[in-house]
Amino acid sequence: MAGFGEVYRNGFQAASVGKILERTRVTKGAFFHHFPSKTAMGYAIVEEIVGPMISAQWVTPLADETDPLPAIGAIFAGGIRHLAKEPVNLGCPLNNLAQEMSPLDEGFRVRTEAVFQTWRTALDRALKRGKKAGTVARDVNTRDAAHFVIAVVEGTLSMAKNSQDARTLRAGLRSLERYLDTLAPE
Amino acid sequence: MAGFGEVYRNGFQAASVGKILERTRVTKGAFFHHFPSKTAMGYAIVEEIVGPMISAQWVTPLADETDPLPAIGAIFAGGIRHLAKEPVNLGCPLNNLAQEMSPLDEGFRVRTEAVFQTWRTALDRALKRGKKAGTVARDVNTRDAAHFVIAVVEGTLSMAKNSQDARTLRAGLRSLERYLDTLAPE
Amino acid sequence: MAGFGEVYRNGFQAASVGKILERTRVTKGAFFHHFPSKTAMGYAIVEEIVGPMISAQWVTPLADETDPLPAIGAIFAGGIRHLAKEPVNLGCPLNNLAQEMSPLDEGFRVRTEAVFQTWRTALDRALKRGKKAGTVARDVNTRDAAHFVIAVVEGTLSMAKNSQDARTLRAGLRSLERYLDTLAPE
Amino acid sequence: MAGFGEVYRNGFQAASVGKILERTRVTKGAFFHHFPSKTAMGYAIVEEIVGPMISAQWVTPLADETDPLPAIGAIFAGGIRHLAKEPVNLGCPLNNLAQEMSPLDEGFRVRTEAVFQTWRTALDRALKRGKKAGTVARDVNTRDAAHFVIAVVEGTLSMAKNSQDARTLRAGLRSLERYLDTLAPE
DNA sequence: ACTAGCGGGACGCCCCGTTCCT
DNA sequence: AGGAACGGGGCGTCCCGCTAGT
Repeated sequence: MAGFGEVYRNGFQAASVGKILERTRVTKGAFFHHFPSKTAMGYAIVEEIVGPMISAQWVTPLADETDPLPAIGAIFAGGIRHLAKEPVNLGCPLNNLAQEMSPLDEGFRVRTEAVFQTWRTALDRALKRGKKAGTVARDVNTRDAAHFVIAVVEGTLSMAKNSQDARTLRAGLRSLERYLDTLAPE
Repeated sequence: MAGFGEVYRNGFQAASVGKILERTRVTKGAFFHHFPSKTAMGYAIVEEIVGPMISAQWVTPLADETDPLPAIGAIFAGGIRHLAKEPVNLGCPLNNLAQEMSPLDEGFRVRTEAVFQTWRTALDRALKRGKKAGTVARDVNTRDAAHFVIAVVEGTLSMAKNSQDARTLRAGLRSLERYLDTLAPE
Repeated sequence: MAGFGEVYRNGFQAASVGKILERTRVTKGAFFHHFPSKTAMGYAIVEEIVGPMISAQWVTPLADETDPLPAIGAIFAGGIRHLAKEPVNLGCPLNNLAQEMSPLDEGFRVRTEAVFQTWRTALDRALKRGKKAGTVARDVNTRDAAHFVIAVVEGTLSMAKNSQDARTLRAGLRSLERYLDTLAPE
Repeated sequence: MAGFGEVYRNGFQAASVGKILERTRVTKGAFFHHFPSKTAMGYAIVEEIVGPMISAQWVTPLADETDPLPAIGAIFAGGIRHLAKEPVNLGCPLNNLAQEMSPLDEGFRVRTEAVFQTWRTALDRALKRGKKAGTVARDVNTRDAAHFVIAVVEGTLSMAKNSQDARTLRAGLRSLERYLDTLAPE
């Protein structure tokens, strides 16, 4: 669905169905045959595009990881490199939608929260695996740490979206790595 | 300006001038006499309401602080208690506006960025003061740490806005405190 | 398009889309589906209504005329009779639009000028034909005369619109005929 | 009154009181203290600015003229030279106001008509004087001729305003002179 | 089953001429 | 005389239904 681009650029509410249609050469009849409403399209974007994005970037790579600390840093570093290539930094599509729509529409909140949930679970499990493998310190609260990693990632992306300065991203990466070090054994 | 409430609840674009008018019993004439446009009202909200909020919460309390690590934790804890009282958690007004508007309107980006800047500066100076006073470790990069604290705060508030679960806030506080501990000497 | 009436009566700028809608029982959705803007409707009025009006009155009747001088007088006389029937004299729709809009919008100027151009050309050709047929004097500058006839017609209609006195029209007709006589041979 | 310029450029209805105020550094209080309404200012423009303009250009110079035919041509030629200096040709202020407002507001119609009346009278008297002095043919209907001269002048200015081409003005002048010749004795 | 695109009308922001209070 | 307040109206956009046709 190319409507994703319009929503990513303008936000969900500001993205007009008309604009999406003319960019995609789909007609109104076809659009509203497929989606009962604009909101339904938004839900589909969360479930079929944004959710899979997060899975591909964070869930799959960590699925069997036994040394999660460096892996997490590497994933974030990779995401930063990706973002830095774009002419403007539009932030995280998941968080953008979540921040805009979750107070206004419970359907959005539930669906974005489900994506965050799978993300958190993937981190939690990887950190637990790390504990077993001895790559993560025993006293780490893996649930809190999973929360924290996501908060740091989203917080950093938010700050960088606003500053439009790639140094913000690199400073965030350095600090995340420093934090991850404190989770290592010894 | 009570229009702040409408913007805080719905986002800037979704906040209709008409709704603001009927909630505040201000007439259209009066409104557009004061502000040349809705956008100008948005700028005023950033400069005259949101900016001072951040100053009151983060800049003033840290202005002469020589032991910043516990102070930062206490401010965040205070903010969390404040938020937890509300029936719904609408997140940080500054970050809400910044995330929604900064890619769409450079005027918003510049103004929100200026607020973040004063916030960052306040943290940086407090941490430097801590170094001198021996309450912060010598090897801390205070600039990175200031960035990080703000990213953690905003990331945590974002997550909590989406989960609508007070435990998210408390988990974030615990992790922030754990992180701040790593900045202490020894 | 019945919006023509509203524009003819009030001028283009003063003609409100809302009024046109309620007089024609067309809805806004339908209107703006057809025309991207009020201005586009104005262009359509010039091209599809006013232009054909001038063609029907001046271009077609003169198309094969070999004795143009009495024909021109007769056309003007016919137009005057037509105008005199109306309760108020609103002048020439073409000139009204041209005078109001041409300094404000180049699109209007170009389109009205094109209509004047076809009008002028029709007169010029008819006068040239008259020269060949011996019904128009050899030394007449047909281009200037075509200009002049239109200027007289529009000037007379303007004066009559302002005086709201049918005698103004008849005086104009008499003078035009006297002028046309001076273009005859001998 | 500098509001004249705004009205001349944009038409009366499109000329906003606000714009006039900011161009003239007059305040709203002062404006509405002086004029009960925008319409009253329009009337004042006709009576105090446009009327005197016509008087200065057409009435005074013809007041004692005994050879009016060349004088009329010279006045029009002078007016054309004046107009040709301007970057854009905005037509005749009197006719602009008359055409726009006379169907909408009887007060405008009456006032502009009064100006046309004094203009017509000045021409009529000059032509009568010419008859007595032998500079104008005996059989000329001076009333019709006065009407006609004004119609030609306004028609020509209208055409030139729309074509934005100085040649339109010169062609009009040539034709007017040719017409005036036909009013001479012999 | 799907497409096409006109139609619908509520609402968007803003600008207008004017009044009113100081 | 100053200028804040007034509120109706300006045009245009929005998301979506609907009827017809493929």
